[in-house]
Amino acid sequence: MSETQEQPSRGPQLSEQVAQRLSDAIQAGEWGRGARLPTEAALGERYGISRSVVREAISMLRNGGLVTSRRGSGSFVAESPTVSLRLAIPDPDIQSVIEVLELRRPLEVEAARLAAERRTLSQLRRIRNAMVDIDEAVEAGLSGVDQDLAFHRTIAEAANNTHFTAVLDFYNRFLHHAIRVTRTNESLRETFMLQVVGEHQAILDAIAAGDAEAAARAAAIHLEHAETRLRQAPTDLLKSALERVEAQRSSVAVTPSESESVSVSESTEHTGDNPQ
Amino acid sequence: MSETQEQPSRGPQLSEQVAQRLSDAIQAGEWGRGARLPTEAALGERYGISRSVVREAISMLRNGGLVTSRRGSGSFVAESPTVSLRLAIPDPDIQSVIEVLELRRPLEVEAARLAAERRTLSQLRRIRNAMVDIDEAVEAGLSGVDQDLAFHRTIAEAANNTHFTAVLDFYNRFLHHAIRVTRTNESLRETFMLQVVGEHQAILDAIAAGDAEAAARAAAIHLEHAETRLRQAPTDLLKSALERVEAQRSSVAVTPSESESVSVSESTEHTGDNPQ
DNA sequence: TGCGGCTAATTTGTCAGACAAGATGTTAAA
DNA sequence: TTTAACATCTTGTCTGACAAATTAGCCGCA
Repeated sequence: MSETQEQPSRGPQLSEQVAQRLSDAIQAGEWGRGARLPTEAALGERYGISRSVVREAISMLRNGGLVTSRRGSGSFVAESPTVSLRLAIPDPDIQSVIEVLELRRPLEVEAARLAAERRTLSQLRRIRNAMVDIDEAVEAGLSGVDQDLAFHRTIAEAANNTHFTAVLDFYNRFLHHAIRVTRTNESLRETFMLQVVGEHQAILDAIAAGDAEAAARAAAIHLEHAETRLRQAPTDLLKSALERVEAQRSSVAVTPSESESVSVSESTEHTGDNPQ
Repeated sequence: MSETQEQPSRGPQLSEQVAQRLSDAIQAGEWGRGARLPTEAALGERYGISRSVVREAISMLRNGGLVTSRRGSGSFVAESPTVSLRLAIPDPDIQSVIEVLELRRPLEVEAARLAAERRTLSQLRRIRNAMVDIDEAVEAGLSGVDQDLAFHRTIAEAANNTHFTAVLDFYNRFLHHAIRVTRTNESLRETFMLQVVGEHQAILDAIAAGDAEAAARAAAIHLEHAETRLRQAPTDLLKSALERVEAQRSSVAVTPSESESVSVSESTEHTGDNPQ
């Protein structure tokens, strides 16, 4: 029959075009939330493509959270829309870290302010515990980076607004990679931690007292200092870290496997998993 | 040959298992950043599956930003791993909008501050144009929501820190859905816009003058007022809007034209559905 | 009529083989 | 040495088939 069979324009990535079209169609309301969309065969005929391409396109939408598929039943438009934000983790350079900290600062400051107003007693307790954890980790010879981030996270939690924890967690995953680079120097760590402990204490005290403005000020000071410390990080240290990463990139790229003795093994950690 | 051909355990979604395995292998450093991973045929043999499944698995990783594929060349581990943040868009309720605005406020304030310090002349010009666009849209009888968001986006751009635009774009997607609900009342719009125009002008003036603190103050005032206006939105209006949305759930009507932005992508996802 | 269970049709998931479209490396020619 | 043609490899797409799971219909029965 003279079915409409829209002809896909010859371009790059046929399946991508189809995914885009399907996405548009869904967002245009052609099939409502939870509705079952046509079978793969039908879609293939409609767009004039094979089932393989339809499957790849649907696979993309599924990964994007737009569609869910049930074997034997069909593919369905997802019930609740989502937006997703993606951040690439480049080779650690100080500039990108600073950019992230610029964003973090106002968020942390506001989180501290809200935490002072809203924190429950149990949340206050957890903030205290997190501070203790940092000390213990440092005394145990660890970098304390994770504990440091965890401390800030408890504050964000105490703000009782899920978006703060979501965004800060998001960027913490980035910083987790990057900060490690700047804190490997032993001599630095000591003076560093002395300063940090005091600043953390000030934030905690203000939150405990319920003084929103003081908490905000303390957090602002802490984060400004953090950025200053980062800018003052010895460039040779950063450079050597970068070289190490570079060296790993080429060596691993050549050898197939078998090398368990990777020097900086954690640099390829990522995560873009699908938290479904 | 005594190839190791690991046998996949019979479970849900074979391709998913393979994707997980590949993801684990990559994170374990089996193939470094930018390295080419085995051909689809080789992977199929290795895991004892067909090429289709390998392709689906790789498709997932590709969508997750973990690998990139080039036709004729191969599939490669992505140069920069990525982290992703996902936000479900619930049925619009005023509480969730307020939570988002709480997060937005400090970001917008900081963006305005940075914009006052860093904006180029062309960026300043674009902010001005965006403000004019709002007026024109309102005079044309439109809601002006899109133009309003665009205005704020030009300010975020002028901060010259990509993360501000990324995060604000991210939440704008959410607000785009939600705000529409609160601004459909005609009588509200007029007084609303009168107020808003003045506040916008104050921000623009401060940015034009390069006065960071004034820009921050103006932005803070604007966003506090925005939240106040939202809280004062007549509940019956909101309720009717919610009902409308309920009725709309069977046919989602979203803005059709949304060209892809770099790091923010919209989808419509859900969480847990219980069909029958 | 109402209901339970069996069967058949439908639909996605997986398999297998083939060709098309690019990319890469090698060789031959200028 | 540089350039152009070629052979080979790899992903992208097509086609057809079967397996697995769900859904709908049908039949028998109380």
